[in-house]
Amino acid sequence: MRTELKDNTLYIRDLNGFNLKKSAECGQAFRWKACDFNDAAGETAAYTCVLSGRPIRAAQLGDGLSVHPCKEGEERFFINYFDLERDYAGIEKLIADDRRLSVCLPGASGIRVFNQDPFEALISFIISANNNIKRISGIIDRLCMLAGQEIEFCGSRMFAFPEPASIAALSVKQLQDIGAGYRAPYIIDSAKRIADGYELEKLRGLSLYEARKELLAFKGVGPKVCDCILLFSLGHTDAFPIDVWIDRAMKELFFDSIPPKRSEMQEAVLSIGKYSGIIQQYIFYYARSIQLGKNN
DNA sequence: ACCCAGGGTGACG
DNA sequence: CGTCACCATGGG
Repeated sequence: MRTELKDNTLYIRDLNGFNLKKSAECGQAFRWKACDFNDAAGETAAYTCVLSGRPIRAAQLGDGLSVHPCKEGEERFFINYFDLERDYAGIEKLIADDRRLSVCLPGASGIRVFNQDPFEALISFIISANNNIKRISGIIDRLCMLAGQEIEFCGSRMFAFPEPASIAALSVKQLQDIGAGYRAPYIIDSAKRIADGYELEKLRGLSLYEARKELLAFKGVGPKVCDCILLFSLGHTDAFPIDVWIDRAMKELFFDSIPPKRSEMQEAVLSIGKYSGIIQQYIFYYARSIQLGKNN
């Protein structure tokens, strides 16, 4: 990895096949929007987002990345967000060398698991329950317009993800009006707990077991949503969210399409190792890319 | 009309 | 401990 800061733009090169499009659209984060890219400048894709209140534009440059704007001292934030210091070549070798998982690699290679803001992840994945990615994105966009701070960026208006107190102050009806449905009370209740001072960050240092126990006490957070939050925002690389896609994929890849017992599934996940959560994202991408279960 | 989507809750055995 | 009806919403 080589980094260079020039004209308020951060260039990060030599990223072992990093793929921005796959990472931004794979369903781990819901706020990245594709935008125009400059192919004359070598860009092959570009997206905008607001990260912890900062509006940014990221573009794919070869197997590298540009991020704008980035001021001096902010490099670490972005390197951490995109998880660029992790050995993904090593993780992809683990997948390639595993008979059960290697089928996932050709399509999913290049995915990175982003390190998102924990509160945004908490609310976003409460919304994700029994929902689809397109609609989840829409609800979150409307939530940001409703309660987030407006930010001017390159001539378009963007919105920060709302502060905990701002969501806590919303009414159930306001959330239902943006499409949150029956999850509205859960969203408000969880936002209130954070606004009242609960520190999600402390879960970063706990064991997976203890961190799960804490998060499961939030209304609207069950086993799957819990593991999404821990994996996507709190550094628990072995948190392994099992949704309908992963359930079908694991059944096919590990159990020859014979439904396993819960304990057998648990054992299979453990066998993947300490990066099982990151590898889960490759499995998820595979399952969705072939629409596993839809036509067989 | 029915089924599905990055499921969770609460009730009941 | 496990199962299961129910929960809003929009798209296929």
